[in-house]
Amino acid sequence: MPRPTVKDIAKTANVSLATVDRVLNERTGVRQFTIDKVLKVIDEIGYVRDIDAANLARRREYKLVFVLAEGDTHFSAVVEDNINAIIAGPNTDRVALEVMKAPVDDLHKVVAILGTLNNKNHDGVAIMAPETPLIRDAIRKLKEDGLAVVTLVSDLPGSGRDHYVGIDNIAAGRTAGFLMSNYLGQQGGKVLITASSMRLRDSVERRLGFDAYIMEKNHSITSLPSLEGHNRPEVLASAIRNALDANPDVRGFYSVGAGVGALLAMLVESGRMNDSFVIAHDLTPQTKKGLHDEMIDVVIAQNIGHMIRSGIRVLKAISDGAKIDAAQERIRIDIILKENLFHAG
Amino acid sequence: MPRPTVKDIAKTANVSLATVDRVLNERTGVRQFTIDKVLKVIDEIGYVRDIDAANLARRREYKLVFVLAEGDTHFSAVVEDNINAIIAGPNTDRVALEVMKAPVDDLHKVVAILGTLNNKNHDGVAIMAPETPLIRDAIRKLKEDGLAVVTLVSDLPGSGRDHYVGIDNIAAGRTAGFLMSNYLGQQGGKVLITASSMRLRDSVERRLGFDAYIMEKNHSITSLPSLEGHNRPEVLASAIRNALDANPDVRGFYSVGAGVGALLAMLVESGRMNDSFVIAHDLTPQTKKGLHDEMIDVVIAQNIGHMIRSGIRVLKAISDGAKIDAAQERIRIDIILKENLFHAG
DNA sequence: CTAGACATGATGTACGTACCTCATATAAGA
DNA sequence: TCTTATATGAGGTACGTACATCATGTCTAG
Repeated sequence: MPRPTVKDIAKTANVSLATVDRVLNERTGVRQFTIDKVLKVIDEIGYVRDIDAANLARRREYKLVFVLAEGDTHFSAVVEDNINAIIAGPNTDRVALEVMKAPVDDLHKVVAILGTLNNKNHDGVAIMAPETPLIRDAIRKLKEDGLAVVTLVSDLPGSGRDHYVGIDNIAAGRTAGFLMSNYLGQQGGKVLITASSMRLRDSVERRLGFDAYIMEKNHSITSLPSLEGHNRPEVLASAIRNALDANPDVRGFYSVGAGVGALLAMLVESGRMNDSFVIAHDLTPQTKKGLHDEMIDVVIAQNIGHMIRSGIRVLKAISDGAKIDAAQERIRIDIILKENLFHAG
Repeated sequence: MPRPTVKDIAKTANVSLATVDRVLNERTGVRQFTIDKVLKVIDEIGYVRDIDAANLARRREYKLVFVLAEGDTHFSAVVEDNINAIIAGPNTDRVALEVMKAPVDDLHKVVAILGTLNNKNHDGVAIMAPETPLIRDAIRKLKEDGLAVVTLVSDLPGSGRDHYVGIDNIAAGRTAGFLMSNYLGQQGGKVLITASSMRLRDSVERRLGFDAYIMEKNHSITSLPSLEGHNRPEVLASAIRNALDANPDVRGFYSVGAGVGALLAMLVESGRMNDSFVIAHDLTPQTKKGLHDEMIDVVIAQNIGHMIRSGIRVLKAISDGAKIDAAQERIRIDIILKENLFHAG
């Protein structure tokens, strides 16, 4: 038997189509008694609104924005490319996508962008940005205005965002810890950890997870203090050089954020390409090359395309007031080796 | 500007709506000249059929079947559960799902089931079955009848199926090789490989990939001949016992298919739980427990839920004659550790 | 008793597409 | 010339929903 329609509701509840419509769309002019009666029938016959037909009738277009704070040029470029690929493709799902971006060093600009968004010009926003009070407040304002908001890659808890789209970075860090520990074994050694900035929540969480695993499982490993490059390769490079001079017994490298270029350069300079274990995050042209050249052993990544599409689905669902299937939207941690690089696309 | 509609085609091509409809739906009664003219306009203005509106008008329901050859009860139960969960949920995407199953030892029954399917009663079929000529022929017949057909988990190349939905099992095997090699290191050792049946293409490919990696990268590792259990735990258990007696220097275990229960039991019996490296495939209650109890070190898996949904999307797309986004539909190899088990759901 | 507020029904149009029927124009064949 | 087949146009109904308008009913306050 086909799925029930509004007509079935009307017939079963002994009301007119107009009344059903008023209840369904929360219009005024219906007694509470009647509302309850209709809702009860809806529940009983298992009616679910045909969202496609509804969107058709409503001439709906979901207007979504991706707001990116551009930091690590490599990674955010990949994100942007993925969004643009969707924009360029045939718009088959009633979504109008847009990208807005600002340099990560100029967070006021990010906030200014968020300030221009409201429920007149948009339905939902996906935000990739560092964790600061200013940004949290801007998000809260968007929510008050009724927009759907998700955070991307790096979460901003306490901002009131509806959903976080990205991997669990603590689990990702633990996974790195497992792999590192697995390789270094009982012999152990020191591990150098590099990042672009520890103000990015994802980097912080990865390091946290890594250290937690090492603390619990392998006491022969020591992780050194994080070296930050702040998007300036030469700064990071010299920091790495100094750290290696001071710690000749470094056997592992873990890049929790950007700065892979400087790291690889220093690996070559110090002649450690072969006997070190190197873990990096996120698939970019750089890390792909590193894997291919066997300078990076493992890349921990998230499938950007999946992530973007998940963000779009989630924003649409929130706009529709629909339930989100958490299991479906959970972004998985990808472990990329040279062995499965091809299939990671 | 909104997306173009059939009316825009008609206006631009100077033909009537009826003619556009005839061209779009490949009805008869239009001169080739006119067809070309309309198609050209469609291409120029970038018209794409609104599939939602079309499905609404057509009162379409995609009738899809999942045909499962039940072998390893644990794994195929998980698959079935995932399908049933979708069936139980609200049918919001015009899909009528069905599951049909037969024991994997009785392939004639599987073929018989496939024989009952045709373009009257179904739109598409997803098949999980071993690779035999009988099954290949049955699939070819389905294709001739115009059904959409995908293979699930284990591919059947040469059957004419439209698409394979599942991980690249050779890459999965190579990944297992990497992890095993990483752990055993230069010291090396022997690796015991278990399976339920080497007639399953996925198992064969995993072993192939594993051996290829070992051959290329780590000559201190020897992989022993595959032990098959054919779904009888006691058979596999005694085979493992014999192999361990003959090879006391086994340091690694790789279960390419089912039979995890017997393997774990023998690990306990032989007192090797702690100093062996154990890799298994697919998340089942059994392997989850193994991970949790730290008897299994790594599970290589595919997200069954994603796979089922991908299968559904692909079958719908094929029925619609639409393009499939290969990148989106590629099923990724999940590497599950105790560390990220929770998030693997 | 009546004006006015409120609740409900009846009905129509629209969204973009599918599918159907009938009318008309054109060209080829007898 | 008349028939007939083929090509095209014109127009309608339907899918499930949204949204608007107008009519009618009921109850309450003055």
